[in-house]
Amino acid sequence: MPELPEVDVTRQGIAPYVTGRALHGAIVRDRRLRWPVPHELGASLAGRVVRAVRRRGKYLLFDCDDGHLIVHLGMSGSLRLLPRDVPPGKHDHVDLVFADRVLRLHDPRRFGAVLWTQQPLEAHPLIRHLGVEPLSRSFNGARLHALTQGLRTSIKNVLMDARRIVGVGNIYASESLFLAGINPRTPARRLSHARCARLVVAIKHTLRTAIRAGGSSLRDFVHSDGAPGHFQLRARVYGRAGEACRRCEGTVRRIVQGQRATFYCPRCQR
DNA sequence: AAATTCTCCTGAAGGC
DNA sequence: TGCCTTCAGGAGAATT
Repeated sequence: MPELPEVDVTRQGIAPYVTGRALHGAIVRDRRLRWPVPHELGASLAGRVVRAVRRRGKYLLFDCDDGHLIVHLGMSGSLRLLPRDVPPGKHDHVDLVFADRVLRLHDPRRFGAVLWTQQPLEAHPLIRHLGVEPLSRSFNGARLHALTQGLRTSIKNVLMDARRIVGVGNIYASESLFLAGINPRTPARRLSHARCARLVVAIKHTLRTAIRAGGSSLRDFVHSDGAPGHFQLRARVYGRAGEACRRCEGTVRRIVQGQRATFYCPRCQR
């Protein structure tokens, strides 16, 4: 499931090929993604040069001269760069066509999105409300502390709220809270400045480690016909309910917060 | 405003 | 083997 690291590794993988190249169009085999893929996508993209590929939260942004292609991988999406003559398989819904390759979106669950906009991105409804980038300089202890002020909801839910902090998905939220030794149920407003600072360090470390792990498996991205990223990241708590904590004598617990599974060690995380 | 619930979808896993 | 049911999750939309 693509979280920030997977999206960023994808971006790194495709950027060397895509940057500076002209799109020839798009092939849409199934428009039914999270929002319908525009009928005129191919016509909108034809002839446009991709100047840069950026990431904002979990959105991939292809900057063209007078517009932006917005791609989201949803829950199960992946992008692969393939020779143009590779036949599409099941769930290969959209191809972004370049001169000698296609960028192919594979997304079984169809929670992803492919949109074209000529609006300034800072005004776009999907981008406008996004919160702070967790790997940015401005995401520090003071910023997180300010962000949690007055919030009665749990810190786990705050980490998952893209209007406040982007990109930290369910897995990395649990992992980061474990690293920081913070109980995921702690009301956000109860976190001290020191604990916020500790949590910020844990989040950055968790995300950077995952990006590094994914990046190393993607050296061959352009020629790969496998899904991107074999993240070697070994989960400390995620998915380990009932198993032994790796740090103490405790047992990892699973709870549900905001209809999402959370894993933590009650002994290590207070 | 903040918080919670609902919703989209398919594949995997578990039960019988 | 096969047919259920349940669960997983990103995040906008709807509701409380």
